[in-house]
Amino acid sequence: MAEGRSGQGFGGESLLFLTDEQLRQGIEAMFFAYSGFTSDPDRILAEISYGRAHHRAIHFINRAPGTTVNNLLSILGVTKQSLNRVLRTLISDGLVESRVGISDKRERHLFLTTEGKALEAKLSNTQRARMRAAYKDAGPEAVQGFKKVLEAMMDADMRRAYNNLRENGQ
Amino acid sequence: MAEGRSGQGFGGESLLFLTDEQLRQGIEAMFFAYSGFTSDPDRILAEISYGRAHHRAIHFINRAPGTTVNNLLSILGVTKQSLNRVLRTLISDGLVESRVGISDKRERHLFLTTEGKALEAKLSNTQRARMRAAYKDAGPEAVQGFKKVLEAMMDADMRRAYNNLRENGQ
DNA sequence: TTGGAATGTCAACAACGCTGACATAAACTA
DNA sequence: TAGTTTATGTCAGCGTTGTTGACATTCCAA
Repeated sequence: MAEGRSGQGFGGESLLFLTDEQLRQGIEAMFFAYSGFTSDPDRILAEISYGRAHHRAIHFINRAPGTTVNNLLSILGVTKQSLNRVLRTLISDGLVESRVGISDKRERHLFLTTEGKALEAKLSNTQRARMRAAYKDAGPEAVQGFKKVLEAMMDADMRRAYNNLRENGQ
Repeated sequence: MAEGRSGQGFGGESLLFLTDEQLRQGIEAMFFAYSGFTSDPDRILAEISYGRAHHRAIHFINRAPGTTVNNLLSILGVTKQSLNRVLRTLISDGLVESRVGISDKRERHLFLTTEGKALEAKLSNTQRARMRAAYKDAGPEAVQGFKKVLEAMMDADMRRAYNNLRENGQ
């Protein structure tokens, strides 16, 4: 079923000749690459009994210091209960500080402590090293294509979050 | 720490000017894209109380019918206990068939049943549709770069598995 | 002042990683 | 042939991280 070509028609807007086999290669490439992508941080996290959820929280708090819990929820796409459990451990371990909002005291603004920043740096250094090596192997043009396809693969709300971060970053 | 440039030197082998900010964008793109990449299958799987582990097993059994448990283990990179739990449910639900090996009767060779193939098709159709749309949005040159960077991001053993599958697949 | 938004907490559950221990059958080896 | 290793399965237990549901608190806003 659904063998062979399954891309756009000939007279159409695309020059791509997309067989199911080619698409499947892309799917498998995503799977294997994501394994590699997370393996270095995973090793570090396992040593201190943390998981990927801790890494993600630390990453985005570092990315946007003072972000609210609700904002973080929409970026991570998990439930508040799930995030709350992770934040509680990070706060009690002294890696994250939670400050009550000034204009709206219901909100909690999140910051990394010095210790939190140290872990963030340790984690992102390994991940950047892998990304840098991959970029170098693949070359500059490949990197453009890489980002283009990834952005097109995101859900609409995730793409919005991604682009917000890109604008606010740097 | 580690601010600004952190790429290759000037006189070096690379023309890439890689700031930490650019690398972080790539990292975040991977995270958001992988969310989208898994979201369609996740919805289908949730309806039948399955998870990603079931999907992965089904995918690779379909990819290489008759594969052994050990071979599947090395592809998936999990423990036999973890895979065994998933396989047991798939077998008892009638989606996977396990046949004792002929030359080596210790081995179990895995196959999808008709029902298993139906679920595989349902899952991969949604994922291929997203991949096809992303490829179309990004364009043909982008797809080459996408695959090139992903391959460079894999661990060595995963890259070997990936290329084995590429060779054996059509 | 009442309703709703933001947050936190408690409880329970499921998926899916992990380790350790043990059983079995087949295959290799000395 | 006897002993070891390999491949697989099973059971038990644990930890992370996702989920829902229920409920309390605080505070803004109509």
